[in-house]
Amino acid sequence: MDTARASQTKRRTRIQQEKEEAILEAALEVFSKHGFRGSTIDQIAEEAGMSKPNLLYYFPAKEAVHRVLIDRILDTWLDPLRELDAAGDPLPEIQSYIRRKLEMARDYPRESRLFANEILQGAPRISEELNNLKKLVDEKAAVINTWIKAGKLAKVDPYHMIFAIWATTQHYADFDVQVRAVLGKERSGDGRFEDAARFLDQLFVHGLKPDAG
Amino acid sequence: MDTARASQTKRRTRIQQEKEEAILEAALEVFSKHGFRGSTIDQIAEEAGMSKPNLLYYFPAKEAVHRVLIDRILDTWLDPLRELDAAGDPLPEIQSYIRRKLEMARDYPRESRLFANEILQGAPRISEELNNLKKLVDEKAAVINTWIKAGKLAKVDPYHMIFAIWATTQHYADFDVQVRAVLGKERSGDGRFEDAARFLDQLFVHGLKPDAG
DNA sequence: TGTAATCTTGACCAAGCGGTCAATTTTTGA
DNA sequence: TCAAAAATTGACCGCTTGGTCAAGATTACA
Repeated sequence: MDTARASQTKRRTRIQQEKEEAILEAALEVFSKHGFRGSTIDQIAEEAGMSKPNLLYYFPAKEAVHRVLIDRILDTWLDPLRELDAAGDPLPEIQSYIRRKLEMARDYPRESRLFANEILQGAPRISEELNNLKKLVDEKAAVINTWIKAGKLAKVDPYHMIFAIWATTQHYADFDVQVRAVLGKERSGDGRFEDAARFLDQLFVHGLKPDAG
Repeated sequence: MDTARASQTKRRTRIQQEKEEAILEAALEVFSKHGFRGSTIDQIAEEAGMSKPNLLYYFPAKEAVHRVLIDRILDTWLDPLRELDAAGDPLPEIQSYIRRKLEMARDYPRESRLFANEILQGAPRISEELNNLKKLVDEKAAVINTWIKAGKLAKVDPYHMIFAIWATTQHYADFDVQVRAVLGKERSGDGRFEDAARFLDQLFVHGLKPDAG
């Protein structure tokens, strides 16, 4: 118990700190590319520049590495939603939420894909964490409902609205190969995120019907 | 060559026809649940009610089964987009495209997840098929652009519009566990698809800004 | 009915995998 | 400086996996 707490809250040595970080970084790279079952400890160890037994000196098992990653990711992944401010102006709040989510898809695609992989497989390793997720969404859905009641937003189901935001933004990380294949080489540069941001702004505020003026 | 063609175009025996179909159905079930690497031939054979060597009597390798599935899926998956009619009314055309895609997510979630799995892993087994995908999207993007030029649709990037439709609809199949976890048990019934349809209709036509009247 | 073609599977193999262990090297700190 | 603690790894183990093979069961058809 004592050692367990110590190793959780405070790394003991400099080497331990560095190596655990290197392993997690390598595991993120490998897991996000091949999924949990498709990744091997040897691959991760090689990516981290160490031997397999050495990796297992820091983490008791392959799954332990994965769990730490998932926990971290889910946490940072929800930060943008946490920032949704009930006191702010509804439409701008939602627009900036979308922008932040899109920036995360751009800057942390590996994290997005690792998480997507987990959900796609039925989330066998994170049924618990999904509860926290629900709690946060319930909370923010209530906020959105007050906005709607105040006539500051169209009457929509806040849950499906959040799903739509998640889906449209994470799509650019999770389905990156498809997006690039469809856009073609010329349009696969960084500009695609700005185009996406522009489109999503229009979609979520005004929809697709022609501008009435 | 001769035998190869014969087995592709016309099944030789009744048993062959039935067993190959049973294998593909079983493989769809298993692959969509565990991904390619996470699935074993034994699992698929058991699901299909036969022995592993028997399965390998009909398909030369695990990957061959997967390839046939992917080919079929990609084809039926694009049918709704093919139906997008340049001669129709823009908004209703798009609305019914969204509805059809949502119905596919509801009725064929395994197919959606299998495909998502493949793309997520970087589409190692289908770089070729992505070309056909691009061709079709280019074609339909041109149609959408004529609609925009005619003033019948807001000025948006047709590619990102199509991405948004794919993302929001397939989300209900690919991220099903997450959707159910967030909605809670009470709202995880079939009704969620009707709610989603209603929301997406509002979103894609009018956006989220309060109804002006 | 009989026999050739088709179908089926238990037993097996080699490779890959997660994880262990004992032995060695490196680092730490008095 | 030097011994204890921490870090590192080659060799290894048992299990799973994709795929083969030979031998037997079933089916098709003349």
